Amino acid sequence: MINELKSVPEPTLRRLPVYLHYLKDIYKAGKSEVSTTNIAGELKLDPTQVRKDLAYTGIAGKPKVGYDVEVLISTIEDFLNWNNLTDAFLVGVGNLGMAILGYNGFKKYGLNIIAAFDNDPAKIGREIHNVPVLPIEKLSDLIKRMHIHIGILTVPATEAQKITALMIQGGIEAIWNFAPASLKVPEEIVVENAGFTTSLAVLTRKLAEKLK
Amino acid sequence: MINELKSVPEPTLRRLPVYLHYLKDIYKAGKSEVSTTNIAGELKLDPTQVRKDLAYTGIAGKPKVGYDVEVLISTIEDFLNWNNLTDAFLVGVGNLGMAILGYNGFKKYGLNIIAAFDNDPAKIGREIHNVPVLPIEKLSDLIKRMHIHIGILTVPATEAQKITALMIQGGIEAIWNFAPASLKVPEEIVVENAGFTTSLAVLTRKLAEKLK
DNA sequence: AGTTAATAGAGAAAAATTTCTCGATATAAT
DNA sequence: ATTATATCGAGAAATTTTTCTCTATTAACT
Ligand SMILES: NC(=O)c1ccc[n+]([C@@H]2O[C@H](COP(=O)([O-])OP(=O)(O)OC[C@H]3O[C@@H](n4cnc5c(N)ncnc54)[C@H](O)[C@@H]3O)[C@@H](O)[C@H]2O)c1
Ligand SMILES: NC(=O)c1ccc[n+]([C@@H]2O[C@H](COP(=O)([O-])OP(=O)(O)OC[C@H]3O[C@@H](n4cnc5c(N)ncnc54)[C@H](O)[C@@H]3O)[C@@H](O)[C@H]2O)c1
Repeated sequence: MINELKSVPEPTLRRLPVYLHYLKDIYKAGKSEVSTTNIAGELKLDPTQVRKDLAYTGIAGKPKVGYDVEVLISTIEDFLNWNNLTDAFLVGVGNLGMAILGYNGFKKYGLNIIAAFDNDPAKIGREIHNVPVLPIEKLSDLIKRMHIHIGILTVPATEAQKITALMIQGGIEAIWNFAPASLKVPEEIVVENAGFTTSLAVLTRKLAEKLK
Repeated sequence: MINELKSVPEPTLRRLPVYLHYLKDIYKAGKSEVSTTNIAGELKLDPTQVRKDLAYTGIAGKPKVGYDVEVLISTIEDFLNWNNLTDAFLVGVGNLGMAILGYNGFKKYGLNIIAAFDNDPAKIGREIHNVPVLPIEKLSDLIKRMHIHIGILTVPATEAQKITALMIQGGIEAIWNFAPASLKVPEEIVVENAGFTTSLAVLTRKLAEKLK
């Protein structure tokens, strides 16, 4: 049990990146210390909740001052494993896949997309923002040979399960799924649905409630 | 109280679109009735939870059989207001903005993007997938004149607050924010963070826990 | 040095959410 | 008709998450 990571409530996990963005902002603005009263006030949360959330990362604060912003940032990043680059493959170089490849920001979140895959001959062989597009047939084998842990899924929903199977066949550990589909995977595979539609549901329902 | 919409737990709201995708799949496959035992089994949830979630939409099921798939689909869609098209503006025609404009799917979710805005002269005046790109200076005024309720934010995080202010000035009701930034808005404005990073945090942490 | 103010952190309480239990009911089989 | 079975729906119980309360600690002020 000594080396086992405490399991964290998902709501906490959802809030940590929010704190991180705020912390980086104030760090850039020159603040070196911050209290939970402070964070909570800005983000409209309860200070105790922020303290409980931060406690999961193991950081210690000082009464009367709060936390060292720089230390807090790197503690959260460590906690999320965003300080270690993890190699990832992306499958489906369409509208969304290209946008993700074109986004430089993921390295800041520990994600290093080293290859993309597609079944469209017009796309195979090209490079999108320095990432080579390879034929889908090579996916399983390359996951295995390169020990890739994370697969990003940006194919149409109808193809999602098929590609998932290929990823699992290659030994993938985690799938970041952007397709509006519920993937069937064995127990031990981590799946996170990026869920545009989930987010949109919250928006549209709240708007409907608001407009009575 | 008679016309007031019940406020729904957010976890429920998050699961409803998941049910919807599954329901559409089995409907296409020819199934006309489905039980919560069934749904829960496929999606690895608790049947009671599925029943409680569905109860929020007001639908009634039949003992021994379950629910009528077609009715259930449209009941959930009504509940989320996805059967009524709502006009929306998008701001920030970059990698992600273009991908969203290129995605035909949002109409299925009640979202009708009728114009996009940018401050890059190279983009202004163009049409991306039949959506005109207009100068950012016109944003506030057009929101007001066209009574736009939903704004989609896909500008860099550094610009997010500025554009938010413009939207609010125009009288926007809800903002779907894709930038990694916490927007400051008045109480009554609905903000939903699409949160790539939030989703990624859940993924990377679970993976870290798994790999010990 | 003593006093005051702000805040961390721990534990208790409250609220929200999930899971369990059970009776009622519709369907199918005998 | 009777019986067996699957499932809904309501309420209770358990669990998880959030909020409250209090004490100890640190820093600034007098
Ligand atoms: N574009 C968006 O803004 C957006 C928003 C929400 C959700 N999504 C979801 O993301 C996914 C991709 O959307 P998109 O707009 O990029 O679609 P797209 O059609 O532009 O891209 C899909 C890509 O996948 C490739 N592909 C298809 N079948 C394949 C297979 N069997 N093997 C390998 N490659 C295959 C296609 O060649 C294409 O390049 C879809 O599931 C969509 O629902 C997209
Ligand atoms: N591309 C992705 O996959 C991705 C993933 C996660 C998050 N995001 C976030 O989405 C946002 C957009 O990302 P992107 O990759 O599309 O960036 P991008 O730089 O490609 O696009 C930004 C667009 O916004 C426009 N813009 C900038 N300032 C503006 C202003 N003041 N008024 C009007 N328009 C303005 C730019 O001209 C550009 O067209 C960013 O906040 C990014 O962090 C993107």
